Amino acid sequence: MVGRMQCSPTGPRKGRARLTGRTGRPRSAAADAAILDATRAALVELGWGKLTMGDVAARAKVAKTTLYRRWAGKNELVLDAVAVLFDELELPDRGSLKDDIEGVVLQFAALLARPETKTALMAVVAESTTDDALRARIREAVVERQKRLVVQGRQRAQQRGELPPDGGGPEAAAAAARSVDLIFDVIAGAVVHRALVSGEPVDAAWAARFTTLLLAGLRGLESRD
Amino acid sequence: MVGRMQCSPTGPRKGRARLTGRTGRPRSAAADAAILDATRAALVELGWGKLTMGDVAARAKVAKTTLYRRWAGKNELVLDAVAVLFDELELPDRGSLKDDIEGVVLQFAALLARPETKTALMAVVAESTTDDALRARIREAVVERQKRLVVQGRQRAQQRGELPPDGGGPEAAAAAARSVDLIFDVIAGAVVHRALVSGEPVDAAWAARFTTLLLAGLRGLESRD
DNA sequence: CTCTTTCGCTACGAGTCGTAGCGTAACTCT
DNA sequence: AGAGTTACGCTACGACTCGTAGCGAAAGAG
Repeated sequence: MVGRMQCSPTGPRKGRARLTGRTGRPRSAAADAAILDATRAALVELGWGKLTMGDVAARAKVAKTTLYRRWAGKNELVLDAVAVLFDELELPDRGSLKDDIEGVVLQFAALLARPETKTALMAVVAESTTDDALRARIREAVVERQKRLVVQGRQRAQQRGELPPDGGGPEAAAAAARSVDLIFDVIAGAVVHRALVSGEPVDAAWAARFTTLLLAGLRGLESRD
Repeated sequence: MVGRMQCSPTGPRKGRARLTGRTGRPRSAAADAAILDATRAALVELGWGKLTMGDVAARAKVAKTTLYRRWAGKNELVLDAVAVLFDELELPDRGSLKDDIEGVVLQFAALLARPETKTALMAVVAESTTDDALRARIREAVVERQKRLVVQGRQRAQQRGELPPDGGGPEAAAAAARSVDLIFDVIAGAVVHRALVSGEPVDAAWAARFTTLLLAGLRGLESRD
């Protein structure tokens, strides 16, 4: 729940009410779920451009004002609705770096194949170019969650001896961070570009060829940096 | 001019008027340029989300109806306004595959650093997920134009002997096409992801590390496929 | 039982959309 | 020069969306 508005923390508060939690009628968790479900459904049917707040409210059987009490606007709402889908991403240990990469590529591709993520992800990223707060939310809700998989896969490969271990010292740590960032942009970028811009399917055959390319690059990279 | 509406070809026509060209008052080319300039300016100031047709018309000092006579809507207009920027992309021969790749990466990054392309490209791609006609326009106006650079760079590298030449026969041609597609998605995807999603600068240092990774991958790929 | 917060509902001004209708301007062909 | 055809600027319009305000009722906390 990254994009939720926090009304009461900014409002008046008395003493230990903060410890006990806010007083008064609590927000309906059921309404939350209904709204996010309705948002995803609307994304599938209408796409980003034609999705309206009023439509989502009607689908969720909730007053339009309730939506605005929780989310600042379309951007934040859609981001939250889509972000939870990224919780599904995992990195099962398939025994080799090659299989791990192929697995995460296909998993990410399956997520991007869903119409709600397709249309929503690019749109919120586009909006984030003129909205710094939105960009920060995307970072923690989507980007960091994916990057963790890269870190994890890299550690496993190092334990298996498929990749050289990190050296000691701050400089080696910085180099490792740069390496993770680079690999992350290459994997996520290639998959997104293939799926959404080129419009070609990210199937097992493509994943295999991409992984072969990336693996060769990683092994060739070992000597330097 | 990919997204232009073509009114008269669908209208009535008499005999040889078709050869001479359409009769009647011609469309103002100056208005075209003013509209596209105004669209880019509006993208910079407002971003995709807050850009409106009425605003563009006012900036271009043109009637709003004129806009709708030429473009079906915001999507098509913005795509045309941004597409011309991709004409700048070239692939000067820098003597080696490594330098050629770094050059095209930095060139593409410079294009993406401009606020009008930043906010517009992702947005139209997002809309294209629910609009097949728009996707086709993006293909020919943007994607194919970039892919040509990959084909060109690959041919040069083969002539230099940096990459093995294509074999004969239809199967080898198909493999070459797949290879170009893969490389294109990796390059364009990584740059876009780095610049717009990760939000980190695509500078010379990053371009160098990315190119090193990709080159190692390409050389490692030579043996198979 | 009181206090606090949320909820549903209605209503609203502001802004945008895309189109229609009109008179005028510009260019082509006879 | 005149007739025919098309583009243009302008105004106006209904439909829709936005985001907010105000109200009474509902739901939990102390």
